[in-house]
Amino acid sequence: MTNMETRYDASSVESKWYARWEEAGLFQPDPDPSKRPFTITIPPPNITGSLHMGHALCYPIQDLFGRYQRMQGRSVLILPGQDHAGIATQSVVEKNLRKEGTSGTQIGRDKFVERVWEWRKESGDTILRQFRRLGCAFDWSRSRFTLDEQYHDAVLKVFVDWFERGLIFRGKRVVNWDPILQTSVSDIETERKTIRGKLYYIRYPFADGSGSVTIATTRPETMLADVAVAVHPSDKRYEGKVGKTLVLPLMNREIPLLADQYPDPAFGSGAVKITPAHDPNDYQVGVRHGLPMPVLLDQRAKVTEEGGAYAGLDRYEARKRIVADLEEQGFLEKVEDYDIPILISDRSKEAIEPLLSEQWFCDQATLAQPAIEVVRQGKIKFTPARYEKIYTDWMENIREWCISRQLWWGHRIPIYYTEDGTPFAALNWEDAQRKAGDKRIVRQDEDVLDTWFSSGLWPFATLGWPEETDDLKRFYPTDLMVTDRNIIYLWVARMIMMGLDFRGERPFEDVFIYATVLTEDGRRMSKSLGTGVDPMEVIEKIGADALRYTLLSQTGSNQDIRYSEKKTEEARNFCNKIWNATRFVLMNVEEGGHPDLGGDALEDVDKWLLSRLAETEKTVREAYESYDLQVACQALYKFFWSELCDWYIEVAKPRLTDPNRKNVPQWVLLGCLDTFLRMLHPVMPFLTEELYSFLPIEKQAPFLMSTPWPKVPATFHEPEIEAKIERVFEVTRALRALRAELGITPGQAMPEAYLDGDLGGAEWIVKSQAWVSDLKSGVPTETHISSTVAGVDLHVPLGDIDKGKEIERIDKDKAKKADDLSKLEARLADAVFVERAKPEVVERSRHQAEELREQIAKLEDRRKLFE
RNA sequence: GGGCGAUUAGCUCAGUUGGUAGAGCGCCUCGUUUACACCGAGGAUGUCGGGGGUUCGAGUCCCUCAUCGCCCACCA
Repeated sequence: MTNMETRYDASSVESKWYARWEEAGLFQPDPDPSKRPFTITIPPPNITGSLHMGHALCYPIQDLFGRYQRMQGRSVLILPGQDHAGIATQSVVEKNLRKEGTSGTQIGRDKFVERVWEWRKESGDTILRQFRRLGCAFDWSRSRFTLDEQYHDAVLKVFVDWFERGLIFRGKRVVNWDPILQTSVSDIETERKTIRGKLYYIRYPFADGSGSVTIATTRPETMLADVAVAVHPSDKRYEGKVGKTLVLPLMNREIPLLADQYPDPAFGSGAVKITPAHDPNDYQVGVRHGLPMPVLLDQRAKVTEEGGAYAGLDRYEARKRIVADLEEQGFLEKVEDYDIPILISDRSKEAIEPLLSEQWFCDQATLAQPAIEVVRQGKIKFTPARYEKIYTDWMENIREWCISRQLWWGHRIPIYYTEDGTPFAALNWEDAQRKAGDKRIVRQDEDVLDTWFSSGLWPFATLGWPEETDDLKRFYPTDLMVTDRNIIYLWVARMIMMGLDFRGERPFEDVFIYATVLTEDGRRMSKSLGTGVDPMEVIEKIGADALRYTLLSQTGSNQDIRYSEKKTEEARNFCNKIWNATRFVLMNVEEGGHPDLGGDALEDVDKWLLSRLAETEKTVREAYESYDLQVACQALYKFFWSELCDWYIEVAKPRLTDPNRKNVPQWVLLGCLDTFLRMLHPVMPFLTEELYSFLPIEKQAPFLMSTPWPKVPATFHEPEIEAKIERVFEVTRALRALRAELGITPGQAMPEAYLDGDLGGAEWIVKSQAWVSDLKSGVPTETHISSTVAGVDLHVPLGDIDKGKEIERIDKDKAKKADDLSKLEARLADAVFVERAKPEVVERSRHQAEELREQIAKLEDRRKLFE
């Protein structure tokens, strides 16, 4: 295998393995019934385009856990799929149609839906291809789409069931209306923003001519639909005036001045205009007082007939005209600058128009109770744990969920109406007719369901529900849900409520919330801002493994991670290092040979590496189990680069050329490499699989992917030997430093050096690693420079040396040590410390102080040599 | 207005149960002894955001302030 390139070329390696794994059927769960299943249903990506950097983190995380659990002997199912994403998809297709000079309304509902299905085909394929590039071992044979026929059955069943239990009902409410997409959206699909605006003070005169009341509003245009003015009953300013009639300016309509708890006397004039159809608070006032509720704005936020002379104008245009007219007619008292809080629709980024309309709602309060309990009892655990509180806080204050959307793309609401408008929820028209009895069903509701209504069924609808399939029995409840914090309410909460309600069991055991991927300077990655980085381009450059490592190695409990090209280079370098170290090992093992330990004994340095391997395995395994990928990656990196490459391989080199000594290091290297590749496999599936296939080891499995997690014998753990070898390395480093000081270049051997102390027979390591031709013991008689480390003195006889510089070095060293010593002595002199600190801490401090005193004394002696 | 998170070396971040601060990158000096220059050896760099408290001892626990970020919230 010595014909390996000196550089790792990810693209040639990565392209071949995915297909091989798939052909070998490794993406399907092991049918062996004795194997405990491990299930993830992936968050189905929207079919709106291609994957972004967040996806390049989210899905590899799931792939990682799947690969890890497979190695742990579980029967792993990672079920992929896609979400029809009602609003998002419909707006993308709308946009495409507009480019063609047509629109949804022009081509009609059926044609439009046909177009969306076409779009789904191409966009869906793109995403599936990208998952493969990322190395995700998902079971494509079980892939689901939220509009599949069977999935639709699940949606119908849930809807009808909830309707009949009274959990779904129709209601007239002021909802968040998106005037661009022309549909209602739920509260959590909006975001709050403050914009610079104006506060208008308008005078409403009394009908009897006895003065006026001034109201303040940020939305003067809605006054056209005012039905009252309200003041707080305790407000002295309006004592005796409540109940009188006002004349609405511009409209010359008479409206009452009434008292209600809602107005805050401290704000403005204390009087509030009431527009029930366009403000949730005003609506409540309207209900309390039985007021009429004229709708002033239509679905595109244009003024309706209710607006009289202003009918047909856009809401902002109407505002301008009305303000001008009010001013002209003397009703406008003043205008102030004001920061207005407004709602923005997540999808269209347009200002939401609160609009009174009839919608379908779901009462989540009763469903929420068991969903709160299951988390409180720890049956569903959030990682990081703080999200549990975020979840329960929201659940405890849960509100009605508006589930109807005025769209065409989605699950059409299975409500059928009779001639007199009575609604029946049914699986289909016939079923509805049966339920309606004598009355004739004449139409189905035009609206579709909120996308999250169907997404909420994901963990069990994907497994075949409502049929009691084998998959459902075997794989539900699932084990892990990996998602980002933005959809805890939208999605995670719904899955828990729906899973509990329809399956009587939690949908998953663990929820892992991963970090948001930001740009290098901490900004949100966004296509429209041009700050996004395309993961596929990064893969082209450095490979999927390196991209995975870049993101996964930053995944711990942190909320945000910053993506930067620098970090991808680090990951790429790591891949290259692994490639080359493996190449080195293979060059040192005979072709086709399986190194056999025979009767050869391990040196301490061999035991040291095996002990480090044991420690690393434990760390990595525990980190994978606790979702701390940062720790796992760090441990793998450190073991491989610092310990295996920087030390062990270098130390092993002389033995590898010695036919009588090479067996041991060969055996150790191959064994460690095998174990290391397995541990790293969940992070870097391609590179590890490729290198594993080169290893000349016995009983080699056809795929690394299907090998078990490595068992490192407990006897490998040898702390004393670790300490001993690390001391040897420390001495080596000190001698190298002396080399550098003497100006001996790394390419030259150091002629001689003295080591005064005991390294337990490991002196040969110092000799070879500091490259000393002659390493003697004891102290030289001629002038020398020295260094004390780890209880050992090192001396190097001098050639020519700058004495002043050496004195300087000694003084600097001494000053540092004296400083440390004085701190320690101060502490030890403190009776309270000696009395109260733990005995081992006191003992250690004494020991350290003693060592420092010795070292300082030695430095003083050495200084004399140069005076 | 409430809640959460962050603030540690020039940059990006680690720091387990409190015991005198670490990594990678970058920087400086050397450099090819069996892999790797996407490399190796050596080196420099920190009043751990400010202030107070608990403690023999605080980056680590408590209080407070500041800055940044995120989430939640019906003030016209």
